[in-house]
Amino acid sequence: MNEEREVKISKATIQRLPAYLRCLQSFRQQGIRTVTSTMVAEALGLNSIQVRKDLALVSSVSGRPKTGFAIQELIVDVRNFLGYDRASEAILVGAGGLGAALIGYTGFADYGLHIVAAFDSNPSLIGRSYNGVSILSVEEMPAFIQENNILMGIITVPKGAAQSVCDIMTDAGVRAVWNFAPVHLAVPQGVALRNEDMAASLAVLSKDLSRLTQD
Amino acid sequence: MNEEREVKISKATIQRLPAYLRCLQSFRQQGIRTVTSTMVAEALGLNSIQVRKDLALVSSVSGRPKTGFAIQELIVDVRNFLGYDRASEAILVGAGGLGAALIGYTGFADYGLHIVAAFDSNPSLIGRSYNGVSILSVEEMPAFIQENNILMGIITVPKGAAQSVCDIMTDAGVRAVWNFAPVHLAVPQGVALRNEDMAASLAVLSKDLSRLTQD
DNA sequence: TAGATTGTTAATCGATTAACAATC
DNA sequence: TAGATTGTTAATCGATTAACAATC
Repeated sequence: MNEEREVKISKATIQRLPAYLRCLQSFRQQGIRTVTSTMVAEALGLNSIQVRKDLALVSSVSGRPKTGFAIQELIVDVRNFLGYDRASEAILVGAGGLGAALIGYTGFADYGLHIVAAFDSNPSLIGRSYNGVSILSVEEMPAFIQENNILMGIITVPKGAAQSVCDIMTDAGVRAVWNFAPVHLAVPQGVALRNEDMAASLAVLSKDLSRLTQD
Repeated sequence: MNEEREVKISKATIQRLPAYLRCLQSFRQQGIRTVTSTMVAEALGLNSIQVRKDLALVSSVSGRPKTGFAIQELIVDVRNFLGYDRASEAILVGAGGLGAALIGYTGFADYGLHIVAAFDSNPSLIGRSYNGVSILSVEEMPAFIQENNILMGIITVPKGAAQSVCDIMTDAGVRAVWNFAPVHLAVPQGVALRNEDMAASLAVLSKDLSRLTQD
């Protein structure tokens, strides 16, 4: 158990937590009140010891031997750890296909992520709005970031433009960059970066597939 | 070096290869003819020993001490390893925002991935076509998979529908499922699965951000 | 030649899995 | 009580990093 202490929790564990949360919420919806590591592990196809250790890191109370965790309490703890109730504002740059899809995705609100504005350089997109999010000119981006204290930027521009958009963002004060363009971005020290590399995902899936079909 | 031998290459290495390839291609475009592990490592912010080991696994020839690898040859080897020149056909289910964006993304062709048909249950989408890919009724999906020997399915439906779509796909013969819906899917033995879990990515980025801003 | 880079073997690091006493 | 599950400590596993002789 932890008491708001920032014990170091591995990246691997952090990545699993959203899946645990979805699992817990689905159990709760089924009317289940109490949950064990084994139940979660089985639902997700994971090792139960791993789940047990992960949950111990984020739960505010010890699980009870034999019965496990009070599901509602655990949900609160995981959500709290992930910061889903502390809204964070992000901007998105590149309102093309993928950008528009992300703006339109209502699920981000569940994760405490609010896209408050989008930017594009295409005049025919500027002025439109998707899902209540208006598309502004990229030229307005630095001022917007500064005025609204935006800490996170989502990049969905073509690869050629990604690094320069990234530079402008981070210069203006963005401290976390979520990059969907297929390029490796360089960010200054002190800025968090996450590359959503579809090609990397696909490579792993393809290799798994060829192992399955060729052996 | 390897000679079409299926030495076991770790998932971690496979995931890095697409980034190496992009890097190599960018060097080549700059007119560079020969490349060392150090150059790639620096460009991508990785450890050079790691890059050296990774490249050794996929290169068909040994690198030459002092000069490194012939860039063109290495590109061919990496592409070959990743199967980018062996076209693989996939179908996509769920032609909403994200689905439409993926259909419209022309970059997949670079990775040897061709989305040959899309399916949806929404009558107002059926019959349309994006980017030359026509949207058919989900009911036609099993027959399409069987008739065209489709091995890969991309799921971009709302989470409630994902598992049933997945079941139908795999029953019809799909052997690799690329899931973008925010649910954990269960697939039969012998089917490869890759969950594109945006919440997991965001969780890691958010935690990195909060470490940066709160310490 | 001298020195940078290679492939490979060894050491380190971190994450996963196993073992086990405590407990509800 | 008996037995399943907990938290925690130890063992294993795999991936990353270091070390080094070979070589262009």
